[in-house]
Amino acid sequence: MSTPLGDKIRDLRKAKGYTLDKLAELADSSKSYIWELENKNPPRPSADKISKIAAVLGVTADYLIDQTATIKVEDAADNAFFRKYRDMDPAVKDKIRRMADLLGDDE
Amino acid sequence: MSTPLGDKIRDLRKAKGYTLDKLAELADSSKSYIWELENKNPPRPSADKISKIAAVLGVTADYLIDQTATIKVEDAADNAFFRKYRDMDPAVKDKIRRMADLLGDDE
DNA sequence: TTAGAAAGTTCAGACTAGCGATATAATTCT
DNA sequence: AGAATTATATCGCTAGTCTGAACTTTCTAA
Repeated sequence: MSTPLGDKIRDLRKAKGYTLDKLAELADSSKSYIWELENKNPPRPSADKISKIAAVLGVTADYLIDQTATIKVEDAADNAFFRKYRDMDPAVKDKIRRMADLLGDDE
Repeated sequence: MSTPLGDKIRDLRKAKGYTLDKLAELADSSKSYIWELENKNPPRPSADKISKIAAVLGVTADYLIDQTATIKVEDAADNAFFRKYRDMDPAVKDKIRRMADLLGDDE
């Protein structure tokens, strides 16, 4: 049985190299419930759980919930990177930005 | 500065001139439950309900859910960088990401 | 002022979230 | 192969979701 929500969670989890146990721990959940989200179709998962899982996986809750959103692991990775980048030290950000300018010239 | 879920829903509902019944109808819910969300702070409302309510009220589910998120005035430079980065060649993105990992100062 | 409408409030009850425990199968190591 | 790790699957349980209907308060027009 394949569901949009379950597939997104599984794909993002694998992309980050997390086990069920690891994701459960990070998202303050349980292995059995994460598994059920991925493989069964719990009709009413709580906004809180979905939100925490989304945060750990670096996407928005809206993206996980939205039935019509397609899986874009690469975009998800980009967003995760951006979240990390945004919280960095301004000096470091500057360095990265300069490097991006150099590398992105021929684009 | 973040408003609890109930207050956000009530404020947005009133701002749109909706009654409990009207919002319930639009969000495929019941007025009694909308009322409980506004006044009783149920600990685990479903992602589905929150998502539908958010859509009707013109906000994201993440905004309704996230208790701690302050409305950040987004750094224009950061967003500009992200837009540029997002459209780059995957190999270049990889390079930048690796550098960011090296320079990352959180943890 | 007051009848009726409209809005808000309350609650019983069917159904479910989500956890821990447990058992077994697949995978991935030595 | 044997051991360790991970994934699959089910069960019982407490606490919570969410609705329909009934009830109460507030608004409004005559």
